[in-house]
Amino acid sequence: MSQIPLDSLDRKILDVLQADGRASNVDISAKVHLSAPQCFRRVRSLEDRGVIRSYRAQVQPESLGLGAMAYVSLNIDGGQFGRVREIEASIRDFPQILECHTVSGDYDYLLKVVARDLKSLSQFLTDQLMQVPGVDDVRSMICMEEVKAAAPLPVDLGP
Amino acid sequence: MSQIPLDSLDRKILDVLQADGRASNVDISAKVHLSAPQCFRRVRSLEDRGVIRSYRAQVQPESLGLGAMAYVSLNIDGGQFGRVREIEASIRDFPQILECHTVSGDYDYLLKVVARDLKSLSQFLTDQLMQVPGVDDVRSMICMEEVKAAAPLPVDLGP
DNA sequence: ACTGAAATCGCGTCAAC
DNA sequence: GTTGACGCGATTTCAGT
Repeated sequence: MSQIPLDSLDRKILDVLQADGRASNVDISAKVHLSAPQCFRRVRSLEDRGVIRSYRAQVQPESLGLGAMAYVSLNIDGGQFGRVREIEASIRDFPQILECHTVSGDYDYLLKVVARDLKSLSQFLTDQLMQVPGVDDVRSMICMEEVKAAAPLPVDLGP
Repeated sequence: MSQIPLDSLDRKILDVLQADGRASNVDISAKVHLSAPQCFRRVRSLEDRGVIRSYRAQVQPESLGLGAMAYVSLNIDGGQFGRVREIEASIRDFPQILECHTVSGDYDYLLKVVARDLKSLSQFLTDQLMQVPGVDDVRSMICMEEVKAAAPLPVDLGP
């Protein structure tokens, strides 16, 4: 985790690599107006410092037969707070659950879930997620239209 | 968009490229037990068919000074349904908004938002998002702990 | 026709200036 | 910080099945 703040060249590099994670080093160096070895050193430094966590192919869910997506909120049964870490481990183990955060507000957790279709989504929630001891009050918000999808992080949000 | 269903080799390739978007062709071919040209042809076909949407570097938000994240729900003011597409365009234009779906349930839209800190998140919601004509009932769920982060899509969820 | 082998060409990468 | 060199990998062509 870098304490070193990122300068504008680092940010440009991140911008390029968020737009195209397979951009070649010469591509990046051209776009940020840097020599190739310079650029290479910066990219590696960004990787080493953990600024770049990983590179990932973005796969279209439908092509994998994943036609349903939902945000699911859940609470922990008040009597089961001692089991919180176990519940979280269960959540991590379900491949259908893509993301999970604890959140402020009315719910304890918010999850992003995919499934083949609405039926199998419902089955997953009922037969698997709700069966985890301590899980309570499962509510789902089915995703209908994708208005904005997985935008890259803004590299220079004004102060 | 392919009607052609993906076979198990395609799925393995997607698995590898979701885990490492910069995996070299020879790496992939070794892992899926395919000759390099074969593997290459399949990867390109997956790209051409839109199965692989893009490649992306995953950047740690904190290193960009983005210390706050929230899921934000909002409704459209009943009198302003005619402006829905304009509102959606506004949503797409905010770089702080990373994702947006229309959802079933109590809310019309669910957004994923990042900001420098809680203060600037609150400012963004109040001074920008709530100012969009037609936007109503903005509620935020601040992300606290990240229990599971951006898992790759499961390539073979049982039927 | 489809697969794998070989050949080329460009890029990533390092070392020296 | 830049230039140059080396070696590997991506990509195409071709021959064999």
